[in-house]
Amino acid sequence: MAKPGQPSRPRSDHSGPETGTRQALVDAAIETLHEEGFAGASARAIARRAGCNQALVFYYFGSVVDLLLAALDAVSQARFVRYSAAVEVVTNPADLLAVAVDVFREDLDAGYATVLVEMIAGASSTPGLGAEVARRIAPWADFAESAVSSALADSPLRAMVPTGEVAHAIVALYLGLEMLANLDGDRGRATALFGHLALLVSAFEALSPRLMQRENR
Amino acid sequence: MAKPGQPSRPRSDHSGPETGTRQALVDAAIETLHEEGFAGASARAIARRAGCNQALVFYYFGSVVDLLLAALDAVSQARFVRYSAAVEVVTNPADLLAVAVDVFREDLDAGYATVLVEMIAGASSTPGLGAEVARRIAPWADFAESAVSSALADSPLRAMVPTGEVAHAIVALYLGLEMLANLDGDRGRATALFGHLALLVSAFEALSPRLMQRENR
DNA sequence: GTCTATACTTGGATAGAC
DNA sequence: GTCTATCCAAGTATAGAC
Repeated sequence: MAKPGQPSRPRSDHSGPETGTRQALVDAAIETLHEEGFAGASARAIARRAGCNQALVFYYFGSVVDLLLAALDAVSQARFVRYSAAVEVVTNPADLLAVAVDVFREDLDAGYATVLVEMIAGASSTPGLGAEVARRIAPWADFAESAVSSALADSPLRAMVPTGEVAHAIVALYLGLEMLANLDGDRGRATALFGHLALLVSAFEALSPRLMQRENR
Repeated sequence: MAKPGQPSRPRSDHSGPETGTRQALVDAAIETLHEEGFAGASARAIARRAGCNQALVFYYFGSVVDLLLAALDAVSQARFVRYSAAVEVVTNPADLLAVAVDVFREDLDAGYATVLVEMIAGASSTPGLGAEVARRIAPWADFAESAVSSALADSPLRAMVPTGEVAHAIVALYLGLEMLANLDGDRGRATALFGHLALLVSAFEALSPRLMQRENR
């Protein structure tokens, strides 16, 4: 499955931020997906942003879609690290919402969420791309599910919440909010929602013991 | 604002389904956005599906994006009619969820939801397209808001729900669920959620009188 | 590793025959 | 109104100089 076009690159044996051309192309791909969308993410457009020649896209990645998938990988890995650290301290739904709004705003501003959206939406234009994208999206849903599970661990809500479906809905909401925020340029609309959601959850939690009585009867 | 390329067309003075080439192109555009995405929706690809010549795209619509916007208009209008009829009989949240799942499944199967998603995601590739798409999405949020309002009219939930933000979230969830459904080809995951949402709403409604007491204190 | 040059393909758009 | 023919721009990808 390893493309022959893959050159013997240095690939960062230190742990600092990568500065090579390969990384510049990945960064430029993220930026281009954010700024011009999947349809505008050509080898030329990306290379222009990376400040290098168009041919290097093919030298390093073999094809444009493979570069875009590498960008998706980079975003997934980077955000997974960030999410894991943020969620580690969370033990209840209210805290989870609080960190979610921070992290989500970062994803919006940096264009990370756009990368997901554009790759999913663009997947149908290229045979086989859908499966590749799906494989890379799956960890996000898994992460959301475990975050929900652990946040509800001590909550009576836990028994009545299907964590898998909630996680699926969270990912969907994440994608949808990003789309709308990117369309009208208003990040506030998206993040304001979290505040009301927090109210709702805490209100629900306060009442849930009585609710449990009813549900378990 | 009227494009000069607009021919003097018959434009259906009867009320049956349109059968002309213009309508065939709109239908083909919807289908192409569904099947191949925004990036794959070229004049040639659409014309092939419509069974006519590529030049007719420009004869009727002036440009490809204008055809795609016409497709978005067609979907919006058609679904608005359908939604209005469906929601007319709804007076409570549970009923609203019940009709929502039916209508949403139609949108998924017919590719109507994909048209929204692809146009929003593709908007960033063409200057000015974002504003045009946003104008055409707004009615959906307005509709969702009025549906939520009327469904909650007799409910004690009404006072504590910010209908505008809920509507925004519903549209976002709609878009996100469509993306995921289209990616993994599993409509069930999306619609199963509605069942649990219905449970949650009814449970919350049953308890809301007591909740109102707390909130209003 | 990076560039130039180039071959090839696809797509947007127009002109003009019918 | 529909088609053929065509032009031009942009994109993917490769070869080869440096």
